[in-house]
Amino acid sequence: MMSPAAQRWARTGVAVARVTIRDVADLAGVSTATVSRALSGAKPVSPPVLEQVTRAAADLGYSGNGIASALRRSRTDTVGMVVPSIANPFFTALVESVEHALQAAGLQLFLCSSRSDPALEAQRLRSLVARQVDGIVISPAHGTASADAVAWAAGQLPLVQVDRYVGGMSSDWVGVDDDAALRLVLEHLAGRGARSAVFVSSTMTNSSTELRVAGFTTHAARLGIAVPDVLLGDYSIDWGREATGRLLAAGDLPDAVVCADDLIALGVLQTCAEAGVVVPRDVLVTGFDDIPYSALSNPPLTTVHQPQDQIAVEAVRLLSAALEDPTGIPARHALTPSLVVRASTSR
Amino acid sequence: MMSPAAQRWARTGVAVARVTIRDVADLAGVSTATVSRALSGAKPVSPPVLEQVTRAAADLGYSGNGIASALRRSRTDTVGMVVPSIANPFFTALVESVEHALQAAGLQLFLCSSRSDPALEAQRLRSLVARQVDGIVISPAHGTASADAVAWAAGQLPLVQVDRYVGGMSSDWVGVDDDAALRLVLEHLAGRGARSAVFVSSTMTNSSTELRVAGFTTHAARLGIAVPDVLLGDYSIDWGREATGRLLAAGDLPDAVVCADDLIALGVLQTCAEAGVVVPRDVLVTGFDDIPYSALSNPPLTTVHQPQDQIAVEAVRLLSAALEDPTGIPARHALTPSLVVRASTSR
DNA sequence: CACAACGAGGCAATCGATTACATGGATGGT
DNA sequence: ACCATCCATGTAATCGATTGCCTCGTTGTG
Repeated sequence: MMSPAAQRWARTGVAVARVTIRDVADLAGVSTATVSRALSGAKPVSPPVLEQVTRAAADLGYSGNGIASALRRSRTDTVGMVVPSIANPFFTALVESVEHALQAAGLQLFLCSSRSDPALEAQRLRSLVARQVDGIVISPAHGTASADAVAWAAGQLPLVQVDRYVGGMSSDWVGVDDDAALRLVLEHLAGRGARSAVFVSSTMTNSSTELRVAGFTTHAARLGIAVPDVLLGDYSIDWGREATGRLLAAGDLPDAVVCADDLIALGVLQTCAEAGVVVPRDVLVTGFDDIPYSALSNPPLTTVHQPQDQIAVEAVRLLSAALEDPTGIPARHALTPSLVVRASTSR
Repeated sequence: MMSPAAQRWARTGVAVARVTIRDVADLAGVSTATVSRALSGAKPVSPPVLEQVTRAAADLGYSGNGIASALRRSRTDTVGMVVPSIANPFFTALVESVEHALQAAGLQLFLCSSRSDPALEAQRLRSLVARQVDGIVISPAHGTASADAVAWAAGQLPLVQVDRYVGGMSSDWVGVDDDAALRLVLEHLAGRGARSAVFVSSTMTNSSTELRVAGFTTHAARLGIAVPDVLLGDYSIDWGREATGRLLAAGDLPDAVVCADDLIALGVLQTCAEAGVVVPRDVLVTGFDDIPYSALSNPPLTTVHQPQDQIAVEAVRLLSAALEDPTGIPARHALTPSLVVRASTSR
């Protein structure tokens, strides 16, 4: 049901003049300073005045002007977040965790997608800085092409990178230990008897992608696993499909296909199924991220679990610290990943 | 690579005093008014002055103060969007489409999640209004509990509802024709020989949910399909699993399980697979939304495709219109859905 | 040549809230 | 009873950009 007040609004259509602190002050018979203090609680006001003001504000439906407030306080209580894609479940999960963590700190989240385009990303960053967000959480689109814009933004306000980071600058970063993750994957595959493996990843354009390729190569070498090929495309289901098509066309499959993220792996699984290649009998497949859908694929996917809640909490902690003391020393936190073994590599 | 300027920033650490229009004016030897006009292009300035100002702004790394600008112009060029969940791929797809459509109009998106909680949703709406966004796009959490807050917000600024709408108020709305969608589903199932079907949905708390249940019931009746049960929970994979568990425990399965969204359907499919129930041989299953993962499940899911791009474009069009002329008459656009037939109801 | 018309650019008010400082009344200590 | 505190409240400056209005110089026209 709707309250009478709401009904009035609904009928009125779009607003009359917006109600300001001045109006509340006049109605309550006090100064704007007192209204401000009464509503924000910054300084104590006498009970009767508080009552007056609260009532007046409620009567007028006063909701304040955050813009004016932000201008004066030079604080927006908002942090901006820039991710390469909001369609990728890993990032949406991360966004959700970050939003949750921010809420506890009384901060709002302003979300932007860079669509993996450094130019668009730079524009988003400029826009966030112009909007005076208090800080920025970013997962950069590109390891080098994003560097200028990220470094510039980091010079304007507190900034923490998550998951990936750009080269050539120092700022806070929180992510996962990619080398350790690939070690887990390859040791598991070796244990399942794999003697050869290809890696399907994205064109090497950012830190985590590079570290995953590097980790794959070194641990494969260490374990005596042959690496017939490394295929680079982008982080998408479609690329997983295409890469699999190429492998099938090329002739005999490796013992394992290691994917740099779950979307790619889901594409791989789908194309294998279509081609009559049985996973894990004919080939082992692994992913990375542990998105919710990786448990639902056919077969369910063995993957590296990213502790995004921890990443988010830690990122917000670092950001809050930087808000308090902007001169602190940048920290880099590589969290420990874990392996989730499912049917795509067992049975 | 990083430019020298960016490197300076990166080394400097967090900003010195922020550079204002005053600094630019002083360096360029003109007034702030001229700087404003030169940079915004609001009024023409002479070529030499323009040159001076542009150079000064660049030298200082001036990026403006969007807050101050917003206060003066009472326009933020930002629209807020509130969705029940950013983990649900349907909403993320919608968000992405809306962001895309807004970009064309030169607007930024401020995204909030209500976590399907009307109280949190009301808080988000207050916050958006306080932040003076130019307009709001919302998919309300609840059909009645959200009504007050949505109506209030609609009274403050242009607002368009998407996908779902709250009862008792008139505002712009864009969504899909739920009745037509359920007609498609049930006629398809009837064609596949189904004589009984249960509906697995969310507790009836918003327009589209209600319309889907209603559509299911009427079309089932019309087609002579028995309805042994309607199970209500929430829009999640887990609820799909639990509902299936109940159906299995209750004894014999209906010919078809119709789900109110794809997440539920994915949960249903998973539990069926675990229980050795073969889809579509033993039971037909359908979803709603056509999220990307519905094509990857085991078996791939027959579902109703929502034209979210169209929904987004239309929503932004309505919003822009309301921005121009806030007194316009609310419009409701029910777009036509289509059925995507996959293996969960065929072979 | 005189005056109108115009264009560039400066001055200062303005948006709405916050807050340093000032004021005045009440309280308390000696 | 007097003076020092203290507390609630008001006054007005302030945040940074935009913009109405005015000035001044230039060009065009009768």
